[in-house]
Amino acid sequence: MQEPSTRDLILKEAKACFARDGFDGTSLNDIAAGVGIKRPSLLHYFDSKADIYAQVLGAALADWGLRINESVKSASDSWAMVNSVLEASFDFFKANPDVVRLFRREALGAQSASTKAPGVILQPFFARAVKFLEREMDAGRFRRHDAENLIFTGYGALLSYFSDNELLSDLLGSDPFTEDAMQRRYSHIRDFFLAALEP
Amino acid sequence: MQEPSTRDLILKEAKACFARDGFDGTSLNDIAAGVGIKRPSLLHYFDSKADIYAQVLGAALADWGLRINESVKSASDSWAMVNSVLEASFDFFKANPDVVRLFRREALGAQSASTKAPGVILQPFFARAVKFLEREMDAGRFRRHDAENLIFTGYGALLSYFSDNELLSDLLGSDPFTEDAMQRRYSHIRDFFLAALEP
DNA sequence: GTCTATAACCCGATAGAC
DNA sequence: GTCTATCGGGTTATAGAC
Repeated sequence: MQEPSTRDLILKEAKACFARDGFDGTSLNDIAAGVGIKRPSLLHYFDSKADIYAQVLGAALADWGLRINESVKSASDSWAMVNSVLEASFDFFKANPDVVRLFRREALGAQSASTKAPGVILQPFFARAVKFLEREMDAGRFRRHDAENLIFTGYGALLSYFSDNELLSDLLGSDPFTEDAMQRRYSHIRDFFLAALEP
Repeated sequence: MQEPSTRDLILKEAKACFARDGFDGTSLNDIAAGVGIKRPSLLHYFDSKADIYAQVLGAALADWGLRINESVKSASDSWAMVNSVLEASFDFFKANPDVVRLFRREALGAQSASTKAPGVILQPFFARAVKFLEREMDAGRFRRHDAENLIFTGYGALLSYFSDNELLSDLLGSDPFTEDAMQRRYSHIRDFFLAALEP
């Protein structure tokens, strides 16, 4: 059992803070206090607050990309592909709700100015998904839809449940993050999209 | 033609700033500069920055609520109801993208601490929609779904297109806010949800 | 590697003149 | 109703001791 390095502890605490309070809402004091060190020590490991943020966001995007590439490789046919990517994404978001909130804050407006836009990093994944869907629709295996808009709809439906959980909690009057609620959510999304794709 | 009061000009500029930069990201200087007055003059009209924010958010929610109530009243049957509420929401979000971004920032985490949670205000609308859908499903006019999750999916699909427009722009390589792109988006959402509800 | 101390800055809010 | 001036507090970042 490796004990985590101070650098890793900083990144972990920073992810939680940025997700909860946003870039402007978290101070280096907050992160340092969470790790148990003093503020100047943070800047021994990183150049600036913006640097910490860039590392956190970059690692999160890379993690998601790895999972998706794995799930794509494991799919045996067209329907398994849709199932596999949906499930891999859902499971990743469920296990990393901080990443979802972090990402959506970024999508709402660049938090740290000098960060590469996530859209640029995700563009190859998007292009590949559009290509896949259009090929399957051309072959008649999936019902015809606007492929780009179909992905946007899936994007919004998947991420919003995890990012806006306080709002959903107030609407429901109960916790949307229980194992049971999660299971119902996933079943709904899977059934909804598979039904829409049936020819 | 009434010339707008300074108070209204402040609220208008504040809405744009809060939507673009978030609560923490906008300073009273930013708002004052946009209006063309000095910072202390803002606090002649409002008690505090948090007060300005609360007024902006409250007015935005009230505007949306009015539109929805109108569209509900105008619907003649079950299918017209779904169509009417979807279209009224889409048109409102299209005309007020600032409100969408403002709202989603709030959903991501309370921006100003002492603001009433939007979920509490929206809960009656949500409860009414759940009741309507379940009645229609029980009567066999709509296909059976988990009503709560169906609304969440619609919520995410509708709002994400407007709130995350920079991300979508990078993914598409083109502007998602052109009249043509908007028309395609609305058609997709309408067809997608109507198809899902067909018995 | 971690600390103390400090520099330089911007913020929200208040007091009081006009 | 709008202004100038100011207070008190928090921010990132740096310099340098240990």
